[in-house]
Amino acid sequence: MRTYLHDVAGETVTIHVPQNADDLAQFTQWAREASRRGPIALDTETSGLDIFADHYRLRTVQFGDRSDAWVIHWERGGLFQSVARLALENIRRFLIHNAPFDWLVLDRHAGVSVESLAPRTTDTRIKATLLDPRQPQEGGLGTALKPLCGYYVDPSAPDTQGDLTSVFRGLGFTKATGFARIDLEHPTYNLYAGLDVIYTARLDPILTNQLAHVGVRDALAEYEHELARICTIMQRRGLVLDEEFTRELDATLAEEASNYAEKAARYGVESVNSTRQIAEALTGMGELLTERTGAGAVKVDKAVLLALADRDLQWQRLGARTPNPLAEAVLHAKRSGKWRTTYAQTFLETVDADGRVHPFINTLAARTGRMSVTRPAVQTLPSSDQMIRRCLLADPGHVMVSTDFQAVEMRVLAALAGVKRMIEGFLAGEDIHAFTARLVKGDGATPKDRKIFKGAGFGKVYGGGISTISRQTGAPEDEIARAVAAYDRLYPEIKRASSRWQREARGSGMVYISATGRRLPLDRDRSYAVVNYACQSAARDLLGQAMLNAEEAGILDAMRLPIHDEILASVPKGEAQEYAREFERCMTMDLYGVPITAEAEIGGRSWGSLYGADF
DNA sequence: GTAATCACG
DNA sequence: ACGTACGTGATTACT
Repeated sequence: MRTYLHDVAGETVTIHVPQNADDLAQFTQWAREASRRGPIALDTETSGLDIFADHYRLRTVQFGDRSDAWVIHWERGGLFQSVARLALENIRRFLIHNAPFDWLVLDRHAGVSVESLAPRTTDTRIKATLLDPRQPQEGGLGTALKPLCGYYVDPSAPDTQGDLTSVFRGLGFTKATGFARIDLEHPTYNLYAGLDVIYTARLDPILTNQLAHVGVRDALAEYEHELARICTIMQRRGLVLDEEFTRELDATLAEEASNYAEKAARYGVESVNSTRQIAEALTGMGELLTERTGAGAVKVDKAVLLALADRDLQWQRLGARTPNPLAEAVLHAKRSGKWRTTYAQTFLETVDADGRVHPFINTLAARTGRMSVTRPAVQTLPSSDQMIRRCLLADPGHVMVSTDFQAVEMRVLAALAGVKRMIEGFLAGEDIHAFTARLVKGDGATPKDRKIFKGAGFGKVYGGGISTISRQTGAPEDEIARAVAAYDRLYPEIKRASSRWQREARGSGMVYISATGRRLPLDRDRSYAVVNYACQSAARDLLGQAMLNAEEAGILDAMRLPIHDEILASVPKGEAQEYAREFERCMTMDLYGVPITAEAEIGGRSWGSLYGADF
């Protein structure tokens, strides 16, 4: 047995690294007794983050409590694996920091399923996020193990990830290659692998006390654990990639980007992504660039370039001026380049041997609790054109079904703020923006009026001002000003709720408590954002509830992605109607007397089929 | 590492 | 006192 001693919060802890059968027998004995005393912290070290890649390796599995850690070298095979697997199967409760990652690793590489592990897991990252969801950039601690332990467990806790990166460099590895190549017996590697479970074991009871202290209900944490499990199962399934189509698209976009970059080069722009070069060249052509960025640089974003190219925000010809050929070339080159590198190439880089991509779903990403999806970021694929979504397919014999909540944030606003006339509109089954336009303008209200009041409504939810709403909608400021004034007269409860929520937050450490008991810290200088936080957060929890409903209804296997107000699913072609109705049922609910409704759309084999012509 | 930009709800 | 568009992820240029 190799052992390492370390000081954690003034106490000496021991990291055990079994080397032979006797050592492993000691581990089994310890695990049996420790599991009787309480939960066991669990972690893994692997070759990297690409769990679904061919060459991926599980290297060690670590178990620990507050004073002892055991680093089991899974990679050595044989008895090491059988002993670790036995522990994974028999330990009653686990503590894991960021459990979805380890669940997937152990599911795929240790033969212990997500379904078996998840019900026995407490995720300390979920608890920490419920305590304070802010990321470090927003003034929070963040939810990485290191800063949490530095704050709650031991101020002298080492930066195990960061220090390991230095070790990797010293050995001639990079951060990316080090985890795969470092010697399994390296002392620092084993010490830190062990320390992480000891810190997790010590962090959990502290977080539990803190959550109880600020009054977060256990039920909220349990709900988040269920969602984490469901989303991990979705990630394990992944989506089929049309590899042939994607490769062709990659080539087409590459050629398009290169052609337009060549055109831009004729005007002296060497790199179409350099705003400085573009601004200089355009100025040299006699264009007047008046807009500035926050930091004071000349602004040459898409909106500026579209105007110079005589196009509206949908790229339609305006006929207002002679199109500037450089602006035109840069717009096209940048779009092709971005769509290629951010989407097509990431699909090809992340696809597994079975032709599927497995995007990471972070169930608690935003301050409001909203989920995010990364690698690839499939929540943000272009929707103006179907070509990128066309790369992703339903399973063989399946079609895509997308079910959306209808105007969910407006319904949530009506429910939470008790907006009387808005609730009447929803109860009457009205399109809320057309309803508002009619209340103000009478039966003669036009689709253009609807658009104006839709803008005013979003302005209310987001906290926007007249000039911003005007810019976003393209409508003149005086018209927007009148619409916003009418909005306030019609729905006075919104302003009152905003003031009330801001006052309540000021009285409790600048934290607004959401409808589901979520703690949402407000920034002192923009407390108006509370209206958005309240709506966005409650809408997220309605989607979460819909996902739990879907599992209950037996259609978890069909779910593929959560997209804020939408559930994307792959369903057997012959039963698409039945599945569509079932998803609508799962997403239909009542929020304080306001109906929350959903509408399913049945597509073809590709996701792109829901965005234009059918495939 | 920061700023700018652009993709989504 | 007044008014403020909200929330993400990813890439590229540049210091």
